[in-house]
Amino acid sequence: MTKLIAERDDVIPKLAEVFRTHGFEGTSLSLISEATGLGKGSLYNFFPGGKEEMAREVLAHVDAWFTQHIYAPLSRPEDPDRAIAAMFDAVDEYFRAGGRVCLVGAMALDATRDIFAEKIRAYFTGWIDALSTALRRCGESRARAHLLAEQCVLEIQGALVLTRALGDKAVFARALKQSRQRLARG
Amino acid sequence: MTKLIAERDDVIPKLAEVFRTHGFEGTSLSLISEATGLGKGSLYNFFPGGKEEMAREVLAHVDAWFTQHIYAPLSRPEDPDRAIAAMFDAVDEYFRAGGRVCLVGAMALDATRDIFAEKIRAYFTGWIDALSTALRRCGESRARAHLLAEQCVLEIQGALVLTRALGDKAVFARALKQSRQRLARG
DNA sequence: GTCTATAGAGTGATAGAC
DNA sequence: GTCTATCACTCTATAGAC
Repeated sequence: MTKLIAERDDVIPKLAEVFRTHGFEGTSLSLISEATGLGKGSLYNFFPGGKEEMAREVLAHVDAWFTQHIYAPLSRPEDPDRAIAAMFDAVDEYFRAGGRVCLVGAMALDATRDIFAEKIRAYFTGWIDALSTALRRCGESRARAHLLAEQCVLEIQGALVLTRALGDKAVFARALKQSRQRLARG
Repeated sequence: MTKLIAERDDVIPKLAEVFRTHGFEGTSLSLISEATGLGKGSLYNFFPGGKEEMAREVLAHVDAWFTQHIYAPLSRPEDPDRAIAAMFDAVDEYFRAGGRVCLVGAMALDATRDIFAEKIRAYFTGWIDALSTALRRCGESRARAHLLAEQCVLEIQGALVLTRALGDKAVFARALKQSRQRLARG
């Protein structure tokens, strides 16, 4: 029983990479089967809801990762400056310096959004709210903290799009550096 | 003959809307058939290369639109300030104040990018180069003009992602306004 | 024997090509 | 409209734990 849960959890990161690379529509069960090394029987055992449940679990996994590594540190009252700096490090690592795409952002752009709208919204509001909280602790007004946080998340998403479109990771590096400096200056 | 060419061209904006809404992978021939009112036979008559050729024509059409309405005015030597202001107006109109997504940006995010990499790259370099040219005419250095242009295009893409993810067009309006002001200030 | 997890052949529907 | 390939998904036969 515990073995089953453990194995199911092991599959999710592999699922995430397939969805990230091909998008929800572009991901077929044969791609998933190939990437995970699991037959359809096992996949439907783990995820009775099929492809949609797999994607939902991936989104939950992404959300858990961001909550733990980004939102939670930002929301802690001590040393908000440090938490913001740590956020940029985590983002750079998570997106592999621009070599990886944001699955949630990609899902927001096509008709997939309608299926997962709530999770997608929650991902971005969670991020903006957490960053905004930290900025207020740095002395920003409520309104300005929210605008700065929104702008920062927006820039990260734009940087991921442009980096991949141009095939040039320097774009991501520049954008992250600039965003970081703007928030550090206060 | 001219009728055939005219009809083919009439179809492309409809194709563009389908691809924009569902992405390349998510767009099926039946969706296209429904949206255009054309049978599969007619579609293959117009586009012997099938779905890929349809998407390629759509990208060419988008590129032509941006060249005419955005890149060309930006590249003209007279009144660069006015051209930049006009660019923001055109962008706001084209993306329906954030209600529409950037097809090229969306294509950059999934495996579709590999098929259309060259066209996607050209779209963004064209935009950045044209804006950069106008900024240099406003007195910016070559290096700074390029960075500002890159940042502006990046913000527009990020704004489209975040606007759609949050379902809030105010995000797009704010981002566009801020980007506009930054470039106007010089 | 009983049970659960599995692989993969088989299902109808639908894809894109022609 | 017709084709074949492939889609998401179901189901059956079996392998191994007890």
